[in-house]
Amino acid sequence: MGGGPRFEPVRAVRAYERVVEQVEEAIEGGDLTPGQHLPSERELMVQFSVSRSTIREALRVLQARGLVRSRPGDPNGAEVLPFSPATLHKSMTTLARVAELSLAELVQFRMVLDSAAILLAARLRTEEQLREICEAVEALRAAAEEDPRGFGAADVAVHDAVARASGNKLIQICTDVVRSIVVKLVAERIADDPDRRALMRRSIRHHEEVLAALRAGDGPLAARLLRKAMYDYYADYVDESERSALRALLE
Amino acid sequence: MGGGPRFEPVRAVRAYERVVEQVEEAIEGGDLTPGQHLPSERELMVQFSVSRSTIREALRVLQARGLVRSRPGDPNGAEVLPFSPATLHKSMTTLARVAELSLAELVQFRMVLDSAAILLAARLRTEEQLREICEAVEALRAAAEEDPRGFGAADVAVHDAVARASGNKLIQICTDVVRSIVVKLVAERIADDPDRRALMRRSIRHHEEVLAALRAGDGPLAARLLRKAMYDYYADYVDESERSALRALLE
DNA sequence: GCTAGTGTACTGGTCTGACCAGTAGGCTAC
DNA sequence: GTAGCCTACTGGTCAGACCAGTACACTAGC
Repeated sequence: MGGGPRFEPVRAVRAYERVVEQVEEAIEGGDLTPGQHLPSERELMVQFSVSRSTIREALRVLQARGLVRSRPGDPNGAEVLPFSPATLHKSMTTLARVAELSLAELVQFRMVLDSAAILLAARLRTEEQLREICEAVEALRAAAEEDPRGFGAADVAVHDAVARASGNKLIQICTDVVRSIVVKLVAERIADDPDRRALMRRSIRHHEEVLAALRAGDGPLAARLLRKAMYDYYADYVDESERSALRALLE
Repeated sequence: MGGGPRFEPVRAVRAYERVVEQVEEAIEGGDLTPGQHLPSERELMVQFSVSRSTIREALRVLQARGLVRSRPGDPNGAEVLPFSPATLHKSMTTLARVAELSLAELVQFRMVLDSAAILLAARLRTEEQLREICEAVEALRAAAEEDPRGFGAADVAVHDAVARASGNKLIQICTDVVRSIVVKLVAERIADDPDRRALMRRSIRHHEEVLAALRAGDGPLAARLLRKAMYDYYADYVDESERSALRALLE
């Protein structure tokens, strides 16, 4: 590539960013593990030789990234947090709002990820995990009859058990995040549905069919049934013009 | 729900959080659109009746969430940014590090999402999009012969064109984010591979096969070929014990 | 002895006021 | 008309102060 040194544009790096970087490295490098505490702000300002404002701005950034949490009065400093998908959830939620993701896109994403999860679960699940899934479906059936308000939560539990059984943490987290967004979007509309009971019955039948395929080890069938079930469940809430994009996954 | 009002736990809400909330709502509600500027910090401290420290902490949080950017000396205040997947990328990267995602999980995720993208693209693509994909593959072939260092970038361009043609922004963004993480993880190992040239040739053959299936409108075939191609490309870098999880997607 | 209450020395959250380097844009001198 | 300066801002940083709250050692009462 053409001679001469290629200079990179330098951006002024602010003091609080350097603080963020150092703490971030310490956490990702394992020098600071979840549960441990940072020094107090006044101690940090000595260690970094910056003012407390700078320290505090750095802490706000770290907190926004979900790495630490500070609590007033804590004699120790800010606590290092274990990873949680909360910030991933947050950024994906604003993505959904700001980038104007349609319900159809979100549901389509769920159809892809959840069906992949069950395909994997069908092949890789342990006996223990299968048992958990069966119990979750059982609880779903019970919820439909006894406490319809708990139906949504029970449904989430089933899908989460399947996602866990897929053996892929990333799939598990992403299905969780997107699911909660979708659920939130359609929650009120479903609650108002006059045929809510019929919907629940059909949903349970679908879950049982998928479970049967899962037990039989037929991953592709389970995945196909799940996509179909999800389509049936959400199609009514999706704009007519976008429904074809969902049907493209039904083969 | 047994009688009596159900009180929700109140968490002390800090001043800067209220500022963040209000600005966030204004942005998500469309009152503030990308390109517009917030009032200056000193003006904001009057409007919110808080001190500048509080305003600044709020701005740091908003900045960490990728919603605004402030530039020293700007006579206007902080600029409202258009959405970018940067923060999603950031949180997923720390997820990969802190939650200890293995390369296998990341590749598996790519196999799922990219194959879903091409399945959708096969059915929903426009002629224009098909042309873009063909051109990207053509550029890939050229890169392999003329400028091997550009091969990686050309490969990215192909996958991105396919993701765009899927018609699902969420798929597009997620494939992009995860791809860049995977690429970074294996970059040096691939660069050191003595058989790099052979790898590129095989990769091009795979791309062409997938493209042929895409042109023929055979989405499932294209998806299957893509998963196989991706498996072949990455299998060597994945721990032996985890390879079976990847093979579970090859049916 | 042990417990219940008090004190105290911290913590984080917020405020005030100040300084600096830098930008933008009007103004002036040419 | 233009090139240069000047001023009035901006954000970044610092210093020092106060408050409400927590944790923990200490003390008074049993």
